[in-house]
Amino acid sequence: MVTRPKGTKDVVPAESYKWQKIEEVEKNVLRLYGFKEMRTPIFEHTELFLRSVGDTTDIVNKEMYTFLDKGERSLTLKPEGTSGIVRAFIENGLDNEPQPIKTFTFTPCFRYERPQAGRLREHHQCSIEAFGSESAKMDAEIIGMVKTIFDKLKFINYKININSIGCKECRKKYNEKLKAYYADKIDFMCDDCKSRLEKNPLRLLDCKDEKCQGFKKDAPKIINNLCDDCAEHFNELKKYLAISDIHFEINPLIVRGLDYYNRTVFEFITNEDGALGTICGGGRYDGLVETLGGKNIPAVGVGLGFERLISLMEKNEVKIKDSSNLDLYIATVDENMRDEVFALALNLRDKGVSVDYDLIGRSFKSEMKYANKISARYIIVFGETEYKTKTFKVKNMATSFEKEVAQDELASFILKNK
RNA sequence: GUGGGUAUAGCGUAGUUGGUUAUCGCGCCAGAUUGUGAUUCUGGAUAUCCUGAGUUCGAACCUCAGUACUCACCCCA
Repeated sequence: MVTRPKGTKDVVPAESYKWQKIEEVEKNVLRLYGFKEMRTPIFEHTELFLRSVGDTTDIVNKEMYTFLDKGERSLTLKPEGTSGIVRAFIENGLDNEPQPIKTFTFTPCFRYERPQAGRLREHHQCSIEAFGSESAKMDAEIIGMVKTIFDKLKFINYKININSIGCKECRKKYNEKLKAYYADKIDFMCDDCKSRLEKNPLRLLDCKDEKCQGFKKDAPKIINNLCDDCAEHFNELKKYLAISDIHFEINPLIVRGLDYYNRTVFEFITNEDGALGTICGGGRYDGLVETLGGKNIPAVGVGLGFERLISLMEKNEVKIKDSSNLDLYIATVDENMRDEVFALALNLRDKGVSVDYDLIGRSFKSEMKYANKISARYIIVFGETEYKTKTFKVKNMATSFEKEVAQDELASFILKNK
């Protein structure tokens, strides 16, 4: 038997309603804020990710699914959602349209990592991006949308962490401070940190190695070293989050694993134990559009992971309502009525009722069992009597309540009682 | 990339001083005097016991190798 590739998951019919429900809630909330969907290729030129995600990041260095196609082009399966959207934004001239452009996409993401709880080689996210506004209101709205989505799903087991990592200017100065602080300590730190000090000093704060923990406490904090504009922006963000009644914690240690972020960064993290960690992470990336060849247009975005959200909801027994079940099952007692059943099913479907009937020659009794098994809401029995009287006893399978309904009224009766 | 754990039917599992028709539950199929399901009862199908090699008269069980899955680190959704 051929099995699925390592680190991938199948979604089976009995589970798919969860995905559909989450997508529906996300789309509805996004619509309220004026976001429209985009769809872009699942693979891009490798160069895109080198330039956007950054060539010092783990994602680019060791986790990308990169391959040569038959024309010798180097292509890469998307490791994250933002880069492809920004590329498409520029390529389709959206930077010449009236701003802001608010958009989202549902996309699989691919990273070659060792799978574990909440971490797959293919995972899915809703990637949300807002271009053209520098205002902290936009950042606050993005965070607020995610919170609204979680509220509507009745998912509450998370905390919101925010931070600001400043702009190019304040980060340059801050990096110098950090380097100065770590200069005499680096010999005692882990190998990763030794190379981080030169390449990407911000990530020193992200190190989980035990050796390095002690030095973090007294390290200069980026939020205390922001330039005036960035500090103001961060204050604005806090103000609008407060107005939105959103509770958050400032976590000076989050710096995010992608190089394109500046100013606002944030994470929705679970308060569960275990490694599920971040459900949702994002931030501002004001320089990325320009880096990729577009105009100097600011942007802010977020990625919201499906698999982690679903497994956390399951873990916390947050129920998602399954509304994918059948409205009506038509059982047959009279073999001569099979064609009538077929025709009635077509007729009712045409009127918007989801209908099924026997397709494999079950006995009457097992038809009943089957209708129960698939959680059909109503059942009718179609026999000679019904054929003559054009009237059916409609039985509610959950309550066992029965009601006589004329054939012409069937569809409206069932739809009305949904 | 580093370290731990596990591998028995569709799913979840029992099964050691190595000898069984390999256990049980769920699910699946059928039936309980023939037009009403979920409970109950009865019967049935389904297992290369992860793969390969070895030890042994005899291996699901012991040894070695491989593979897969899983958890944690790293990183991230």
